[in-house]
Amino acid sequence: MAYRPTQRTEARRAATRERIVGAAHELVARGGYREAAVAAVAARAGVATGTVYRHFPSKAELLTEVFRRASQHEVDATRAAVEALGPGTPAAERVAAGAESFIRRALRGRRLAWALLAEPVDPAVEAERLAFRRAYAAIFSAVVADGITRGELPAQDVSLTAAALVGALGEALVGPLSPVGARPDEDALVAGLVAFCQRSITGSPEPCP
Amino acid sequence: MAYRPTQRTEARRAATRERIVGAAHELVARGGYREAAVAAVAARAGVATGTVYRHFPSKAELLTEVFRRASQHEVDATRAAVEALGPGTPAAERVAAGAESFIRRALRGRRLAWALLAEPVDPAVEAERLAFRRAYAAIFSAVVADGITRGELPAQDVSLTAAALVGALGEALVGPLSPVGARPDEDALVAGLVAFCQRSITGSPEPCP
DNA sequence: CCAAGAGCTGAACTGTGGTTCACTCCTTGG
DNA sequence: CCAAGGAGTGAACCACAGTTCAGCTCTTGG
Repeated sequence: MAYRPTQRTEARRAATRERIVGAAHELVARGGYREAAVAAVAARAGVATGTVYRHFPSKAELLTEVFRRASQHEVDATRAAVEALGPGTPAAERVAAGAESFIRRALRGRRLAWALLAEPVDPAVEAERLAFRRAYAAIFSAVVADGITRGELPAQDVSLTAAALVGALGEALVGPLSPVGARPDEDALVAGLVAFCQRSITGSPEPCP
Repeated sequence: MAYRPTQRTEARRAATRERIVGAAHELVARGGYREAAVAAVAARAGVATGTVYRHFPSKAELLTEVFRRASQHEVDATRAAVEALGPGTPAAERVAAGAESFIRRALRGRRLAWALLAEPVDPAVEAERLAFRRAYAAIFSAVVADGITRGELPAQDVSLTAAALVGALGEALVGPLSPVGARPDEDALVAGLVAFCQRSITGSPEPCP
């Protein structure tokens, strides 16, 4: 016997894998899944087509990982935006912060947001999308539940509210996100949607005294 | 010269076309777009594969028409549910009626609803889907605008509210609609979502006095 | 320096459907 | 009854990605 994988080669291997994922991510973020053909990903990563298959069993697995990472990143950012407010902050304000983060980030990276939210994807990735939405819903869910406990919000089906919020945000963005959509005023969009979200949880534009 | 298409042949031709559309509709409603391969559609319609192409320039066109008809049907039903209430009915109630119709119909024909709302489709059909959503939004939009005029609802960005409502309904149904989703209690779902919709437009569970 | 083994290469392969087209079958007007 | 022309047929075609694999290159331990 003679050759044994060592840290160095291992690292090199990991780096290649990373380049592949990165390349796929860039392509998706720039042109949607349409652009993320295996050959294109390989070319952009500077490897041969076959190499992709030394790191991923199939295209679906690769895209699933790309999707998972990107969505995780988004969810983390939104969660951070919510948690940046102290735990004593009213639920309505925390939801507003989450919604605003969601919207602004989506408008910043429109193509990626479209890919994450609405672009047709193959079933394997679609499953990941469900998880993505659930993760967002979980954030809102926690905040709303907390608000109810503290008596700030009226009783409601928490997970239903959360899911509906995610849907409302996503749908209201689909127009503005679509590649050819005219971009309306960002601040107005944020203001309008935040107001919607707040009404929908508090039951009033300003919390009922 | 000798042969001229006449009413009879014209009718026959239209009937064939109709059978093709109908077959495609059934396949989509039963198994999603996945099942609606051209060969399968043709077989179900009792014609040869090539015949499909004597009536539609491409599969995309066929599916677009199928989608358009189905969605039109759904939109009409919901609009009817809203308009069944007299014009004097409070906006909140009319929105509730629309939402309930939307939800109940979706749960009734789950596969079709999934196909209309969320299933990955090719770009041509996706465009039709946008129109479908806009049509729903238009219904809510009109009602909300009316409610504002009459002083029942607080000022708000009407089309934004409408889009958000459509998104909220769709998203809250995606879980329950997905082929493998556990079906929760229908009435509870309706009640919860209707409450959400009402809060989101009125700003309170019961209009603030 | 060499043998062994792992990673990499990229041209060739493959499987899946949408699409085509040469042909047959009907219908119509003369 | 016949010529003209459209409807219908379905097997063959084709395009396109994803996937494979025989050969090559590089790294490692002796």
